[in-house]
Amino acid sequence: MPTIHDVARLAGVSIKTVSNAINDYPYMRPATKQKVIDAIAELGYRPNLTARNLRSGRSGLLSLIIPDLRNAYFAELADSVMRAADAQGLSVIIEQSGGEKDRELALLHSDRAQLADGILYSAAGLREDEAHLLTSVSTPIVLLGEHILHGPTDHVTMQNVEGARAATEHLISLGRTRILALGARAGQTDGSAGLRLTGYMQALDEAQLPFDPALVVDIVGWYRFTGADAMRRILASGIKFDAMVAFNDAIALGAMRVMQEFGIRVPDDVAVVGYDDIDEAQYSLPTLSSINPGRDEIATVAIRYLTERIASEVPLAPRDHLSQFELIVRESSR
Amino acid sequence: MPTIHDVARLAGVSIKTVSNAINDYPYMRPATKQKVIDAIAELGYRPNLTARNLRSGRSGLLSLIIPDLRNAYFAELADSVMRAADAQGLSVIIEQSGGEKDRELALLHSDRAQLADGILYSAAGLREDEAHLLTSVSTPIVLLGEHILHGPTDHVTMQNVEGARAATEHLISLGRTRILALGARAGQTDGSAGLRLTGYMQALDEAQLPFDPALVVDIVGWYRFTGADAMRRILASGIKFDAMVAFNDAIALGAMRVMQEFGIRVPDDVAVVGYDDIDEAQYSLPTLSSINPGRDEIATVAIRYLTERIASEVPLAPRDHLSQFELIVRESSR
DNA sequence: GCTCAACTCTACAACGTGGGAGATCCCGCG
DNA sequence: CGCGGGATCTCCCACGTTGTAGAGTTGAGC
Repeated sequence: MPTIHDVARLAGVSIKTVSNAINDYPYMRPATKQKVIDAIAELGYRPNLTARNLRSGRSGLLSLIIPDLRNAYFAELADSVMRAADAQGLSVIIEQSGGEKDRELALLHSDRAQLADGILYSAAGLREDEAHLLTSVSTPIVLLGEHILHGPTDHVTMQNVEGARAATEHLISLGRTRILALGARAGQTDGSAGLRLTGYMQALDEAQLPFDPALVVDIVGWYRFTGADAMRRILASGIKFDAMVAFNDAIALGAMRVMQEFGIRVPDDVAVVGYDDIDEAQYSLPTLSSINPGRDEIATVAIRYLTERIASEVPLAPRDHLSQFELIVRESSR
Repeated sequence: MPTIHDVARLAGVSIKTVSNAINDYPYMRPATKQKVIDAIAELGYRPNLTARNLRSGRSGLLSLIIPDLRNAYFAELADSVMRAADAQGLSVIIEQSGGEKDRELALLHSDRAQLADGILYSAAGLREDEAHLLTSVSTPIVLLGEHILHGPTDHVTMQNVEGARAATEHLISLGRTRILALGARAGQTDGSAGLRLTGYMQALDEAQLPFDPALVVDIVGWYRFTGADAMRRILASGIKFDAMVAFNDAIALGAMRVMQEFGIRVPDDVAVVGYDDIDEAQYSLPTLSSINPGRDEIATVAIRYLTERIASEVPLAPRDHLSQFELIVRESSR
């Protein structure tokens, strides 16, 4: 690997002149610059980023901490984040926490995380009341998702209450009255589950529909199989319902599958709306109505907040951003 | 951020002694080491990885170049790779190429890629006859997937021919005789499509079943919607078939969805086997039989090859590794 | 022809760490 | 008591880059 010294020697100039040429320093004779350029080409020289990073104190790397890439929502979020980062010339190191608090904290404090200029942190294990643990991290952080709403730093997320309300209103507008809320979490009022439940209840209230606690189904872990399991329990219990708001697409798909096993028709017998609008919602049978939470907007704003934090000399006050959502109506609720 | 100098000053020793303490240099008095440890704790010192990287010439970063994270196969591959890397204390920078040749090459030669100690390269755009372009990259590379089989470096992949043959044999064993091969690519004999087609044909041969070219369906781009589109064309054409080997799970799921729209029962009318065994195969309706290609093994071996290449003083001869596959029989072919 | 500012380039230092070589100390042994 | 050798620690420097300061050059204006 040739270094800047080799280029300087070949071009017959000082290393600083080579550096100047690379960095478009204005006060250079064109002839000198050309000599440097030629030497760079001849040697195939490329600047050593590590050295540059050491000098500048920046690495151009962001760390994205998410629970699990196999979860389609996070894979698509990662995709959005990487595209937004790429547009800024930044690279992304993805770290999987498995949603475990200990591992999340370990990742935040790991030597590896410290290599990144900033951290996009989609907390799953850490709770609101543990948010103060974040202040001990000197690397700028932007929070994604719901688990920490009022942390010591910026927070970018989706309109959970409004999205769930829109989904529920949509089902009500179809004339449905007994609407399952699939994916609640006992006692949780913040977090995605709690917020979406709030939206669900707001919609019922508005429409003056009675709230039946039996229609609210707790699920720990939003995966296809937990959705399927929950639906089996519901059907076994004999509860009647004519619609379902699922708090993410995975459990909606799992539950739909079980309903179909039991001969329940979607949307005729039960209309279904999911949440997240993952790619698969377009290809399930029937295609799944869903709330598109505005992932690209979340990613873009999060990266902007984070780069601003990185660049800022002074501590910034925490900011909040809620992305635009959109109800996508497909076959499952038509 | 305290540096090693601050620690040295506080502990009353030289910076090298601090360095020695951190790196478990054996010849130290326990008392000295303790002083250093105390000082580190008091200051909250953490070694600067960038400086360490510059000094050592290693970054502990690997670059994983894949077409698209939104594709479940690659998301799950990335997951496996990150776990395998994590076990070695390495971080992974994921770069999405979109499957475009120009972007793939740009990524290989980008300054950012140069930050990584090694590259895991899942080529999609680059062809076999362009493999020589890889030799101009000085960073160690390990190839994943089929697009370049005999490149200038290690290659880790799955047993495509054998897997597709096993899938086809399984369908034949169910008494099926007119088996669609969904996902071929005209004229391609290498690449996943070509290899899997070869396995399909071998199984037919062995069973002395006739080969009907009409049953081989080309698909460009293996997504749910291309699988769905292809199936619509097939049904429109009136070709008769009683089974289907799809060359990945996404097109299998897309095609199944269309079959069900048309009232074709899976597996009664048409038995289906996919390829890749993505998570979703366990949750579709019906659940999808598939070939588990051994992703974890691919990831582990690829990381091992790559770290060996990185550590090696001398150029290594290209190696090949084929992972173990497994036929997973589920409802779609039972 | 002189002055001054702008232009062009260079030497040096510094970012934070770890390798190498050497200085000092201590202990056992003859 | 002197010596050899291991134990322990320090000094110096290099990794490759860029910021700072300044030296030397050029040219416009008078």
